[in-house]
Amino acid sequence: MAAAVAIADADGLAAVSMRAVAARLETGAASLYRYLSSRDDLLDLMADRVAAELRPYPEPHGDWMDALLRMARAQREVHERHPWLAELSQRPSAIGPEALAFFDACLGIMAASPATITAKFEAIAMMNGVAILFARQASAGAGFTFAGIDLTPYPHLVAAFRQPPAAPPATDLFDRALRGLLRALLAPDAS
Amino acid sequence: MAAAVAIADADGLAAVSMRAVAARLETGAASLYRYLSSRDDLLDLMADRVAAELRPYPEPHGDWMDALLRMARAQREVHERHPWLAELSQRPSAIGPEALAFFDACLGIMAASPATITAKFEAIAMMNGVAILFARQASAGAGFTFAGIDLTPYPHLVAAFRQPPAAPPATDLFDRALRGLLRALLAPDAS
DNA sequence: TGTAAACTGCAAACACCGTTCGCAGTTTTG
DNA sequence: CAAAACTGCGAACGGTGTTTGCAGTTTACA
Repeated sequence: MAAAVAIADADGLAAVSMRAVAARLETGAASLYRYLSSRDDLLDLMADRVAAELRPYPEPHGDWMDALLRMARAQREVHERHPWLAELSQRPSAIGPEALAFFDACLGIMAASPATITAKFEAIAMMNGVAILFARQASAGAGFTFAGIDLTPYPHLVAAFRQPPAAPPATDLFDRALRGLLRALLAPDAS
Repeated sequence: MAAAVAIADADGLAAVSMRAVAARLETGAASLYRYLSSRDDLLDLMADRVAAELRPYPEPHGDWMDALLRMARAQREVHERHPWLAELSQRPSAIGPEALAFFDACLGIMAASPATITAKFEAIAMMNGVAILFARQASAGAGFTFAGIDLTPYPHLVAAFRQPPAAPPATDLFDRALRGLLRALLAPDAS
């Protein structure tokens, strides 16, 4: 698992082939199947292994919104450290013990909230998704360029680029976005 | 492109192999390379082809928040029709003319908003992400089960399941989540 | 109309992938 | 000390994306 994670960190998920992992372990590809049933198995184990980096969880004291934001920030950091994780967490099979523990900790933080269980589940899913979104934007953010593209069919786009680049947002965007989302999901009275 | 989209709709992205597409076209795999430079090219074209289903865009009259929500709903519907699209939109190369047109239309809708260009860009990215999140939850929502998992290490989870299943949320969750998110991103005074 | 150039289709091959099989070599068990 | 279990792994199978080379067809031009 450590070898696979190292390869993925360095060259992406596609580079995690059984032969590559075996080579890094100085063994043969077929030998891995004594310990893994398939490559998907390995990917699941990788996902759960980096999910362990989410620990330690914050104490459930104080404002639960603040605690949830700390959880989300930890999730974002893990996804920035391991950009391939987003690609994995789409598959339902990647939910291992560590992922469940994280989920459980989130529920514990929200225990004081009066929201529905369903609402809490959806709030966690959204928090997860937003953390991934921000991580991806941070890692591959400036990868796109408009060089060589005729922009005349997109008037609003060129108008937007004519404006001077504004100052970075005052408060952290991640906090603002998640606060707004979680409040909308968990406190229907504030709709 | 139509053949590739049909295969992906039926059997997923992994089933879109050059040989499979060629077979559906009753031709050889190598023939495709007269029109495509690579499989990635085909995937990019597929993404942009289904992005055309986002048209027609709503008129930019009336409340821009409502218009944006209509855009987001269209995006969600496309992602529900083509579940493989989420897997594609992670790659930066998938931004084609139709995707740019959609982006431009969003900017046009937000022209009346006083927010920063940066804020608008991020709002569109978030809207995109949330639409994908909801689409994925709708398509593969109930795929996961706790059967055969020892839940004793997860006390809050079992406590949550002990509660009776609550009634579905009153207002549409998609609207609520997106409204809260967009308001937080575009109207800093309401933080 | 005739010929040259350009375009198109595609079988075969290459390198790589995940996975299985079978057999040695080693370790543990009784 | 023999039998059983475990471990490593070369070789092979069927799949993948892609390249090559060569026929067959269509177009362009004199």
